[in-house]
Amino acid sequence: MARSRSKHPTDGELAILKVLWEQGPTRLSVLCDNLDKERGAAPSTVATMLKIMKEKGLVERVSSGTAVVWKAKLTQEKAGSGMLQSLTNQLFDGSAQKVVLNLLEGGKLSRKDQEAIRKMLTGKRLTKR
Amino acid sequence: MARSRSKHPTDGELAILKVLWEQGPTRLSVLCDNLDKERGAAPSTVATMLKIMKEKGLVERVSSGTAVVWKAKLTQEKAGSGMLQSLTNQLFDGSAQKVVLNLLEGGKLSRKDQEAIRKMLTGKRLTKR
DNA sequence: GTTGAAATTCTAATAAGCTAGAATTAAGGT
DNA sequence: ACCTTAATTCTAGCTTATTAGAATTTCAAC
Repeated sequence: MARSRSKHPTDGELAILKVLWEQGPTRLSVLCDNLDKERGAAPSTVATMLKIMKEKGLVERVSSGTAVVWKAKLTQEKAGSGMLQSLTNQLFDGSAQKVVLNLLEGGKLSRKDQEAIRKMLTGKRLTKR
Repeated sequence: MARSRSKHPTDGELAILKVLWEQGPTRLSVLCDNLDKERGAAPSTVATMLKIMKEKGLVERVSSGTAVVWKAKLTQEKAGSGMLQSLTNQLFDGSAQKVVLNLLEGGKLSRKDQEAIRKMLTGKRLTKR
């Protein structure tokens, strides 16, 4: 038994999805041009990845009138929450609170962030309950 | 060019690290026994992984008096913050605030969590500034 | 000193992920 | 019809990640 396909998008797949999220439905050539400079991949490389991603249901091939464009099926939100959930379970005992604590202690939350979060929490309470 | 080694622990490596974090320095046999039932791996499998993980600096082989034990070198905290940071950059535009928002909107933060976070934020403010 | 269990190394197979050249197809312009 | 350009398929290589049987080593126990 070897390993099976990852449940989440891989780094390469994320690079492609990121462009599609930013640019919306995109032709292959544009997609290639907009990939990270680091990860400047050949068109055939990107095409191969798209084929696999289509199999996985991550993207869609759409005939937009004359041209063909590629479209993200997985939304950024879903990808984010899925991977965040996974990470929470794997490294934070499933506790989202621990995640926040880690961010706070790691200095990742600026004072402004903290203020905004406090507001979000407070707002939620007032309206929801 | 093919891909290079992941900067972060893989799933399999995390499974091993998890046991080491919970149990502390552990002999191979104990490690094998304590791996997820799902991921019940043969001793030679685990040994091979440990060898690679040692190369990566994730674990350490320590002669504890008579027996040999394996020890995590990467702490759970560091692994957590590293992967969280990475995820934040990749999917939340580097904004930790967006991460918290995602958790909140996804209903991952219970009322108790929210209360605790509010306290943390408030406490921080009072002491720190 | 032989035995036996645990640990480790050796070896090797398999799939995923990444990469892309070459060949082929599709579409539009001249 | 012919040519150019973009898109796609075919094919193939290479590394990582995962898996583990077999052989070997180590070491305590008897």
